[in-house]
Order: sequence, then structure tokens, then C-alpha cells
Amino acid sequence: MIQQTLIQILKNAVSAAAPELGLDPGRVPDPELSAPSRKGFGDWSTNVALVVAPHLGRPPREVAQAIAARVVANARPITRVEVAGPGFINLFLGRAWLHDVLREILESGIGFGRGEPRGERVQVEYVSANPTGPLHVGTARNAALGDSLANVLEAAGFAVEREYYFNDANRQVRLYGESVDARYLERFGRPAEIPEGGYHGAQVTEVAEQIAAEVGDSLVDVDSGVRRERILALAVERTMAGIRATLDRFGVHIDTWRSEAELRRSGAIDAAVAELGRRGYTYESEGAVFFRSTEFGDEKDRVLIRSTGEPTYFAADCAYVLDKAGRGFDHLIYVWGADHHGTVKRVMGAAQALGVDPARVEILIHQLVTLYRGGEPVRMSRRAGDYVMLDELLDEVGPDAARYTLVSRSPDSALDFDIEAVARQTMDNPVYYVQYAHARIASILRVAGERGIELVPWREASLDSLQEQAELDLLRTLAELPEVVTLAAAARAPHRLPRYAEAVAAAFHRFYAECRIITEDVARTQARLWLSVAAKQVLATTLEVIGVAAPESMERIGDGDR
RNA sequence: GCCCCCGUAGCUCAGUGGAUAGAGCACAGGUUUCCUAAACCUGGUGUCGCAGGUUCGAUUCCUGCCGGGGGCGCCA
Repeated sequence: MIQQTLIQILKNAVSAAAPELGLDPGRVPDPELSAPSRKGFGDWSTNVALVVAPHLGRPPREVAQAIAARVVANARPITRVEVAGPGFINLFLGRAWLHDVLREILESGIGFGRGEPRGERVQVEYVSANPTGPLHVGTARNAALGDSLANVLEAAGFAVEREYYFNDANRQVRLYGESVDARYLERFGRPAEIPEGGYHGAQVTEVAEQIAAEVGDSLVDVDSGVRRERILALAVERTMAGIRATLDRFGVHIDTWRSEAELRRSGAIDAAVAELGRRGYTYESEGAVFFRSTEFGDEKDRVLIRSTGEPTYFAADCAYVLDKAGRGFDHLIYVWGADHHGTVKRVMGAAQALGVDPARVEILIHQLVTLYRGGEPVRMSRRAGDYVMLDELLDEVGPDAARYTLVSRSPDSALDFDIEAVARQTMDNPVYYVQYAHARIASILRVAGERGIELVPWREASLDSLQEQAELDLLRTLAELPEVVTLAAAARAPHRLPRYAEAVAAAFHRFYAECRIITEDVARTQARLWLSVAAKQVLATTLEVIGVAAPESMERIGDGDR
């Protein structure tokens, strides 16, 4: 890749200039390359002189001059070097490097932009909604962010495992089970009541109906304790199946499912609590067992075992972090909504207390989503079971628009999601702009085929004939995919991909408007078709990471969607 | 009260300590005998919330304040 070549050249130049500058040759930093913010600043630039100058006590421009002088001497792809501004070194390249980028893209195929396997394993844990009802929109951002993060890490060369953890053995889910139980009994004309604090939503009735359809009235007359256990198990199973189906629609495919019940059954929870005790991080008070989370910056110590003997969710969290750590991942990434930020300190503390290297554990917090419809906030009441389900959202706006919108914003920003605006198939929706570019290319390639134009192998095509500004700009944009992926992965910032996708789409549309692709000029047609193929592939890769479809064709507005 | 996030163009938002801070939308005008006009081109606006500090250099890092959102239970 050109970047590596340039960095090496710069590094050599800095080393060569080191004696003159009084720079310790052992302390030559790796120069960083950046794409200049404006034209006229060359094809690539570096601030290495600005970084080094303070240590030398010399004016940055002088340092830059010294380095730049060495660059000219030994560089082949570079046609011109310039020192500019406070001390930037701008590199001007011959256009050939862009044609080489095109060759690289075509050579690498779908591998372009994807980093070499780096032998590091990452677990990303997300969604993790408890089986007390179907997924609602509150979870949607978590699912979209977590999944795209997993995708981008994978693209950057990490070995990624997607995990979903759920609490199916605690008080809340038991209440849910009892609510379903009540509906089940009612279904067969038995008197029953939803317990206090239970669930009243229509979904509860639905699950009860499903269970009734499956087992009939066979459970009505069995012992209530046994019945509740059976109903609870069936309800969890049913609910999780529903969640899985919704995630599937949303393009989220989980590799591993971990549950609190498993942790309990295996004794992992007791073991974790005992381990904390052995390490001196617990104490008893008023019949409950507490974890000394204040030693890790938490506001107060947290209960592990209630005075009733029941472990808390937090106790399960402790077992779970040990469980994760024991599976050999280099990075454990939790994706949580801002409503959980209060638990960060205690979980990080527990990890540390249990001997898990805190550097391996990352908790990525995203801000919450406020739902609007036509500018009006959509009020949701949890108690009445009155919230918008993810399935309904997908029915209304479609999975692609939903995912694209949710991934587009930085996790740190609260997100206003207006159902009407997102459902609208207009330019309010960059997702269609990007998908259209992909579909447009597919269409062009189809037309070329229909007209009997066969693509010659790209090695035989005169790619160097691409010299129009729009062609060069598009190539330049395509060349950025690898660093976009690398940076997005490193910063855990998948929202950079939609931005990039828009830039690629824009560059292609401009190229399309300015350069007719299929013409009488056979050689030029071949070159432009190959450029289009490369653009299509970069778009497809980017869209895949975002988690939306790359359509081969799109119908006109008003002719229905996708 | 304590904790977290945000405050950048009329709106929605980008912006790994660097050069003259960027996109889209909205608004106005223009472009199609031709590969998808869901497109393209041309128009312009910023006390980067305020005040200090660190730095050769701050929208970016630190502190305080103001404004908005969210979280703080032997609930999840």
C-alpha cells in the first residue's frame, strides 16, 4: 500500500536528517500520514516535523526543511515536496499511484479494506435484553451499534465473537413467568391475576396463547409450583425465539448465548462470590453479602447476596466477567446503554478484584434514543406494556433505514429518531443515497453486458487512461477505505462508516455525471467499467459493515420500497 | 446532591492537538435527444455555549460556570 511506502520514505528521511538536527536516531518517531484537508496541500502530508521540533528546540519549519530535503533525494513515487504552514511536509505524487490503488482494489477483491488477521480475539457482547418480552426500540440502538462494531472489528482483522447474555433466573423474569401463567390460566377459564409489578402487555397474552397452543390445557391442573416452573421455562423459550427472529430481521446474528441460569447451575455465581470473599473484597451486613466496590471508585458498596439468600444481578455479573475472561479473549467489549452507566464502576471493580486485567475489559456506553413521530415524541409506558416494538419499527421504516440511522450517530450523542422522517424515502435518508449509488453501478454493468461489452481482464485494461478530475477524485476516495476501517475499529466508532459511504457515493455520482462510462472508445470504456466495479465493491464492503443491504437495483420512489 | 453524555451553519450532525472548521437537509437558480434525475452543478452563513489554564498551536486536553438530556434501590 502506498501509505506504507511513504511512511518508510519519511522515516528514512527523518533518520538521514537526524544528525543535522541533533535528533537521537533511536528516538525517531513513526511519521503519521494524513490526507490533507484541502487541495493544494498535496496528496499526503505529515506533521512529523511539528511533532519532533519541540524536543529539539528548533523552529518547526526549519526541521521540516531539513527532512523535506532528504525526501526528494530518495523518493520515486513522489514528484514534489513542499514545506507549508507551521511546518507540514506536503507530498505530491504522480497520478500513477491512484491507478495502482485501483489495481490493488481489483486484485484484493472483497478483501480490500479488510485488515490482515492480527491474531487477536475480541468478544463483543450486545443486545443482551432479558426475556421479559419482545425487543423494543430501546434495544435497537444497542443492537445496531454492537453489531456494526463487531463487523468493523472483524474487517480490521480481529477474530470476533458476538455474544448475547440474558438474565433468565432472577426476580424480574419470574414475575414475567407468573404473568404469562396467569394469562394461561385465564385462557382456560380459571381465575387468575397478574402479580403485583407483573407484566400487562399484549405480548404476555400472546406468549400464553402460544404455550396454550403447544401444550393445550395439560398444565392447568398440575401443582402450581410445578406449573409455574414449566410455564416460566416455556415462556423464556418462546420469548427468546421471538427475540432471535427479530434480530435476524435486523441483520444481527449472535454466535453465543449465555444465560444467568447456566451460571447458577454450574455454580459459577457462588464460586465468584466465594472468590471475592477469599480475596478480601466482601463483608456481611444485615444478613446480606456486600462487595467493596467503593475501593474501586464506586459510590457505595454493592450487594452480592440479598438477606434472603438470593444472589443479585450483580453477583451474576461477577460470575459472568470471570466466565468471559476464562474463554481467552484479548478484549472483552460490553455494549451498554447510558441507563447502565451507573454499574460500570462496580463491574470494572469486580473484574479487577477477581484478577481480570482491567485493560482487557471495555465498556462502551451509548446514549439513548428518543422516539418521535412527525416531530411529536412517542410516549412509552413500560408498566402498561405500551412501547414500540422493534418489529413494528422494522415494519414501518425497514431494517436498512433503521440500522443506518442508528449507526450513523456517535454513541456519545443522544439520538432523536423520528419514525416518519426515517421512513421517508428521500434525501433525509442518506441510506438511499448510498444504496442508490450501488444500484446504479449494478445497472450500468448490466447495461454493458446487454450491449455485448465484455470486461477484459483488468491487467489488460488501460487503467492509466483514467485522468479526469472526477475519476481521480473517486480513486482517491476509494483508497481511503483501509484507514477508515482501521481507525473506526481502533476508536470503537462504527459511525464513521456511514460518513465514508456517503463520500464514496458522492464521488461516484460526480464521476457518473461527468464521465460517460459506456462509449465508442473501447479502451476508455473498459477502464471506466473497472473503476465502477471497484467503487461498487468498496460500497458493498462498507454497507456490509454498517449492516445494510447493497441492492443490485432500486425502484423509483413511489413504486414501493426495497 | 453525586455520576455520565451533549452544546459546532437556520435544522440534523461529522470533525485521531495542527494549515482557511466540514457534510447532508432546508432555501434560490441551473443541468437530461445519451449508461437509473433517489443524480449532478452554482450560490453562504459560524463569538465551535461562556471564562480561565496547559501548549509553538485548542473545536479537540484540564478546571469552573451556564444550558439540555440521561442515570443514581437488597429494581432491571
